[in-house]
Amino acid sequence: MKKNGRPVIPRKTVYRLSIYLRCLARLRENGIGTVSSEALAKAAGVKPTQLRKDLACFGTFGKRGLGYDVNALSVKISDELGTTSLQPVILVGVGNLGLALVSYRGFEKEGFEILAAFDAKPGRKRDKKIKQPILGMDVMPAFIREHAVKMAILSVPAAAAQAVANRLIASGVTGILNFSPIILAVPEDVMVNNVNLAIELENLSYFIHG
Amino acid sequence: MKKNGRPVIPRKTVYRLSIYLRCLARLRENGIGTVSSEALAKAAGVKPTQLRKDLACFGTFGKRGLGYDVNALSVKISDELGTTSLQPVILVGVGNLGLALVSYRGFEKEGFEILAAFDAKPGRKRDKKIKQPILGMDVMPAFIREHAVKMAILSVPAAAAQAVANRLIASGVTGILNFSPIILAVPEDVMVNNVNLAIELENLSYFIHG
DNA sequence: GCCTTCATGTGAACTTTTTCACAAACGCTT
DNA sequence: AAGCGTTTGTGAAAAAGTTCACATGAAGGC
Repeated sequence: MKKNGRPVIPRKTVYRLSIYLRCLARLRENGIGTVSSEALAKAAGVKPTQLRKDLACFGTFGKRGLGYDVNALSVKISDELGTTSLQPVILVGVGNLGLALVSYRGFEKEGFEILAAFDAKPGRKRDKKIKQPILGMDVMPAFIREHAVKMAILSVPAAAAQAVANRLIASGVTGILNFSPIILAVPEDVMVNNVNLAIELENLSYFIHG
Repeated sequence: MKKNGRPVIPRKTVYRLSIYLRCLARLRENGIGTVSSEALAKAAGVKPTQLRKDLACFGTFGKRGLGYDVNALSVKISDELGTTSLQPVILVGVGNLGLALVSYRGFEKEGFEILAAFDAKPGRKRDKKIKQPILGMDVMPAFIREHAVKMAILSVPAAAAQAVANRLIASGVTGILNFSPIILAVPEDVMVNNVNLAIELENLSYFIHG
């Protein structure tokens, strides 16, 4: 379970850790100081044993017969996920969806800051509504290097996605949150998370109609 | 692999079928009539054997030594997923994100039509920009029943999410695409797909730094 | 008509992920 | 300080998902 000193945490577990973190935050807001694996698991939509297994990947924090300290566990998970510091992110492709994402307050609350947005046609009227600058694609590589940006949100049309991804990667980006409806071909040291809303709906549709 | 006549397709496979469908559509646009599992798998970002296993869930369509007919396979997958007819959907919660989703052209291209949007405070200025009506929450149950809506996109603030979900379910909705950052408690005949953008970013962040 | 080449379909092996079952530990009460 | 109820941590079992290996079928050349 370990590799050169650091524990190896499975991808799915990392995903769930993020969920636990949000549940813990809500518990804390409600002034709850201690929580059992059963209660937390229920809030996160998983089974208690799974929650415990997930936590076991990187330590033991609970008190038997009592449960987990909400604050301590939050800190430990945050620490493990590396969400303690604000992460710089850029967004490429300011269409309908891109504009919404830039405006979305959800990111900054969770430790991410969209520094700037880039578009093939910057300087349209919609630019005024948001606090971030909307810049042209030509200055993107320099910006990425200057601000040491490692992550990008990609919301350009399908036809442009691969080319833009290539430029991002060449400039030093190693993580892409991809909203365009194609699978990007990338080197293996680059990670892509795909979000495709139409597919999510299609998925729902299949299982509810059976 | 079968259950009362219909084949049982694993959740992950259904997800990938949606991806294959989009890859096939692109091949067709490029005038390609036949494709091998190797080529299609590469476009979809999976291994050829997995593609073949996925297809094997509901039939055999390929010609050995040749590959798959792009059109025929598209039709078969569409058929299986039930994406041949336009599906009515509603959206609840017209904030930043909700507004963008309503405007998003991606859905209608893929077989979904957002009939209407609902918000606790309808009739604000932004309403004019979109073609769908933005209605009050009070008329939502009647609308759902009248149009036989089975799916809803939920983009309300966290604090309201569970209550709104309950109302949706009570009115007949059985599939929810949930953008709010909490796990909904629902009856087991209701399906929820969660999309949490902050978690996706956090996930990326872990793997590119860790 | 036969042989070669290619690519599918699939049972078996393997890997990953989830769930189970239960011992060990903690706090509280008596 | 000993017993009791509770809840964690974890090895083992089960389930789910992926990959392998190869037999089988199809098309085209000789």
